Amino acid sequence: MLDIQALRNDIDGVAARLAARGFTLETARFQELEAQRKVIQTRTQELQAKRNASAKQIGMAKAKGLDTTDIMAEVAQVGDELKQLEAKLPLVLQEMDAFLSVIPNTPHSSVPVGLSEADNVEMRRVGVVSTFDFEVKDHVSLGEGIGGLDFDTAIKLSGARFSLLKGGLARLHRALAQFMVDTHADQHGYTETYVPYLVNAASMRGTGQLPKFEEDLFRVPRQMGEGGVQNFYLIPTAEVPVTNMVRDEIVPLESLPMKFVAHTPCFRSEAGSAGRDTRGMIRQHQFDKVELVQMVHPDESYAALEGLLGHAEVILQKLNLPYRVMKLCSGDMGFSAALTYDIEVWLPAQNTYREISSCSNFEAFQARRMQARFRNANGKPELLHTLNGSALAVGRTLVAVLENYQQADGSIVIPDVLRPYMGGLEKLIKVVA
RNA sequence: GGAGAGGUGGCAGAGCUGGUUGAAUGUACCUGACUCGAAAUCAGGCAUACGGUAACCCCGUAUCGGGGGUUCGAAUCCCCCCCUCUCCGCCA
Repeated sequence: MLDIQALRNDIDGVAARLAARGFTLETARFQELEAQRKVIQTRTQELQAKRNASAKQIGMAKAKGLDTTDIMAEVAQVGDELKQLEAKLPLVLQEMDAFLSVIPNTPHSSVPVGLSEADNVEMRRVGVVSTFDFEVKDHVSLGEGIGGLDFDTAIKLSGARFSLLKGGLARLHRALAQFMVDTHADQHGYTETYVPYLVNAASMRGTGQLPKFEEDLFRVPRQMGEGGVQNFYLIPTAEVPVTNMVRDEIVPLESLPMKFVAHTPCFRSEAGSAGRDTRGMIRQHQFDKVELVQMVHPDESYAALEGLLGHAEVILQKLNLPYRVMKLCSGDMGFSAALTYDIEVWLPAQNTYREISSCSNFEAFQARRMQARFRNANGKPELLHTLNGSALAVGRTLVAVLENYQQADGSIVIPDVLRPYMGGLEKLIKVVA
């Protein structure tokens, strides 16, 4: 949610910044709504004030045993108009809210202007891309080759875009997640959290998934009393439950920065991506992710973003996986972000870099929706800045390990840092299950 | 799932036979006085959002779990929902 004050003060400036990301702000519509709102709201409050004053007078008069018919008659006149306005006001406010809640965040001034992925800017490449003296296989062949990856059964159980891991591969997947969480908790100062995987609509609204992106979510309706239905949503990322911990809170200044790490499954219906990445486990309805979330003082958020990005990079460095860091252009950023870095890992079989992490600063965009605040040095409530990043997507990291650590015989060498999590195992080879 | 109790300001806790109550009182916290300093004591302050405004002054509106209703007026009355606690049942 943008600051409505910014729209009132400089709507053309805001519109120009949004245009950079391909969003057309309907300025006339805003001004029309704002004009309506102002008339109705001020008049309503005026009448309410009048009514309240009269009611108070009636109260006092009755206490003294005086006659109140005159004042009662006076209030009756206010009644009709007020009733109409009180019915109309919430409708106008709702319209305004609906208008505001589908406007994306304005990009930070350093964000390169562009329309698509192609305009993203490469910041750096880290690690050495290995050369193989044999024909590389992709993760599907490798996984199926060692007998640990079973899409056929996953399809039987659930359908397309699910995967089933077994044996050493399942353990490697778990090892990756644990290694990531341990690293962030023990070395980067994040507090480990375990969070709900089903959240309510208010939480989804807080981080920006609702109302605009409902089709990307799995909704779980639950029958409540008297025919009412309460919707739960499966989290598309741990960002949702973790960030919403501070929804409707005013946290003390000393508690900043707040840093959390969570390992959760993520559920995405991938409604708009039919036909993309259909082979393998790159794009799934369910995948695990280790997520970093920070709530920080507004002055610190960009420094915090660099820090958070670095924490994600550490994982790739420790795994010795080659990657590059991309700064997303205005047209490729997510709805709520002001600035986003993607980390892309090298996948030999695709002969390209693929996204494995996305680290964003949302500034106050999410905090404003959530009313997530801290008490500043003057003792006044002020909106927090929120950030998050994947560190990393576990499934895609597994893919990267398989492909980058493959051997000529189809076996997979286990990265050094993961061996303690694998009972000391050094290599995954074919096992008859 | 059954039975009962309850949800009020940072916390505790009144009010709930409708009326000058955004809300007593206590406590925590902040400021000042006293003190060499502290404690104790005394005085004062201390919710949030939105609107009027550019404004952290000022004025107004809303908010006593959420929504709806009755009324000139609702924390207080009525209806629906949610949540918490206790006991029983069931259960990983």
